[in-house]
Amino acid sequence: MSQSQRKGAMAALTSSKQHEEEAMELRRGPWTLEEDNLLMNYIACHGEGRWNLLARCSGLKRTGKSCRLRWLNYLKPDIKRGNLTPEEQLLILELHSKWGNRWSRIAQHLPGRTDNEIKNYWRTRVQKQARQLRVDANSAVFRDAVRCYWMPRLLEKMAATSSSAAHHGELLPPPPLHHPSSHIPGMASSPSPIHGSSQPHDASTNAPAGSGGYGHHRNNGYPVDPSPPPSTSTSGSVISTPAALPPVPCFSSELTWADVQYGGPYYADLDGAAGAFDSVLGLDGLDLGPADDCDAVYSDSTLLDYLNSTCAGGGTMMGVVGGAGNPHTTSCGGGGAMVGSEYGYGSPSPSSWRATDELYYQAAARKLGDHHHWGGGI
DNA sequence: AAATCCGACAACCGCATCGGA
DNA sequence: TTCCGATGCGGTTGTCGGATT
Repeated sequence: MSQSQRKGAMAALTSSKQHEEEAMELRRGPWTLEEDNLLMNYIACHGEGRWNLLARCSGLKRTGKSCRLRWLNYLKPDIKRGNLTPEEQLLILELHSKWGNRWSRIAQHLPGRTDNEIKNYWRTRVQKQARQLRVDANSAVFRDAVRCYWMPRLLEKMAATSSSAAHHGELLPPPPLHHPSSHIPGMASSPSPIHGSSQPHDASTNAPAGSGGYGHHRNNGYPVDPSPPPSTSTSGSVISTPAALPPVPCFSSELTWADVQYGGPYYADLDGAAGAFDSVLGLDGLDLGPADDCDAVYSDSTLLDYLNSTCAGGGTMMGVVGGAGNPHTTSCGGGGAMVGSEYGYGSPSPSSWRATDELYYQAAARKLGDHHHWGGGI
């Protein structure tokens, strides 16, 4: 081995040792306030990009990747925090049905939301529904279930939200209890952060208010919307056996409590609701391809066929169930399914919200099971 | 009151793609 | 054309706090 070769070998050894040491020093896990400040200050001075350079020059003992992720998913000023609004949830469902797991692409249509957030939402909430229905989350059957059960409920929520803002009649139920923070001054991120709110920023720390990380990243200090998406798993004490289920409510075509509340026939049928998707979402100008035509999708929905066949009114009705009474007691006689909110004058508690959601999806699961014979338990 | 379970989400990892040398 | 570093993307994991037992 020549001297130069030896030198080279030594250099390589030293270099690898240095790399090892660097690797040893690299921090992982939750970010500290100091790290966040370092990152933000560096980006304020030098701008985004060049993440590896940033990692080397900023004094952060993090990889460039880690810095980028922290910035894009948490520190960037226009990141929107808080729970996804029904509008956003609906949009996610719609876009996912078209694009699949293209999270970044979907995120582009939800300003302020990150792909990571959307992905987590899908995995923790949407996929759970699929599990409860015992179908694959990417299956057509599940998409139908989403369209027939979940989307209309989100639409109803959206309508209820806007309606409660416009109506203050004494017949109206109190605001949904799943938006407790809506009454807290300063909680701009809920219930409708989609309308322009951005990450609140704590000037004293130069860190996002309710800062995530620092050992307490849970919820980032932001208000939690206890409203589960349809059928959040609960203790299981609500639903014991199918035999114990009260009739799953269904609307007739008579005047409903929703009509009284909202001043007219309320989502007369699924086709009507489906037709409203695009305009509600502002998707009129967005090319969603074949899936854009919700009516067409609904028209050949197996689940819809089944629902239509089992509802006494001959159609799958949506709306607010119950009215001034027990929301669970309204039935369509045939035990058919219903899509809509259980909000009524009975002012359901959050637990009843959960219970009713459970009912919807238990019913959906049963129907899917009847039709498709999904085997196996969870 | 303690133990356990579970949902939520930040963060990490591996792979793919892009762009410049 | 090839190589290589930077960046982006999607899947997965780790950890926390709240709920339940």
